[in-house]
Amino acid sequence: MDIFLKTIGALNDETRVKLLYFIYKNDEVCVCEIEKSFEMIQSRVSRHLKILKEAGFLRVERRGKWAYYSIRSPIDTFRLQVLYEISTLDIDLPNLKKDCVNE
Amino acid sequence: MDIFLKTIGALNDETRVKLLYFIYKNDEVCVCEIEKSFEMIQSRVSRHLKILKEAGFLRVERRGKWAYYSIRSPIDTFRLQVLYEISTLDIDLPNLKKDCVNE
DNA sequence: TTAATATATCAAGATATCTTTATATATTAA
DNA sequence: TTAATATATAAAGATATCTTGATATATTAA
Repeated sequence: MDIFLKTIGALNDETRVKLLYFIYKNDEVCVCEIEKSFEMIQSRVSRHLKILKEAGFLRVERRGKWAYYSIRSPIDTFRLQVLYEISTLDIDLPNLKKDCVNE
Repeated sequence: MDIFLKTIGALNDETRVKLLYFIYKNDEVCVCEIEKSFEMIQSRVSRHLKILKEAGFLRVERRGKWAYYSIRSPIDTFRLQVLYEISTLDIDLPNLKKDCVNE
């Protein structure tokens, strides 16, 4: 029950549903790309990503200064069904802005 | 998105998940049966049932003084998947107490 | 009609969640 | 080592949700 509620709780926020779908569509993005793409402040992005990660939707890989988030793999059937449901919602996402990776 | 969030929001509460599963297992129950079975006050039961109903999980049929709640039929695929997921959670439910229907 | 019962709704306090701001940590560049 | 950059975390106010108690509505019985 606790895991289920954590999963559901992570989905119970429009911002997070959008972030999740954005990552799903863009495969792998770093925090600053999300910041720029969504025009959201960094701490807010970071917090939401953490919640999605702890709910089993995302994984994170650190490479250098950057933290790259992507859909967790393997992912269980229910979370996959949720992702499919989200993909039917006609959400319009911002374009991915990659400008922050320019070293 | 709004409907999705309403659906998710309805699930984002342990009490409601239990009530939903209880109704799923018992087919059709009235408010007072839930009250007695869960030892919850009436206004609380009524509120949660309303939220589950408005989220598309339940239907209600009034017969005399009583309001009988059951799983909405037809139900869409996603909500059915949710019900299946809940059924895997090893929730222990109280027994159905039918004492209130004794006219 | 009046009383009793079942259910729904509202108001108010308690609790949880979200946003922002400030700060901490970690990595890389100089 | 110091500065700059990317990310994470913590604190505090704002907002939303939950619970309870009180009240409203609807149906049936007397």
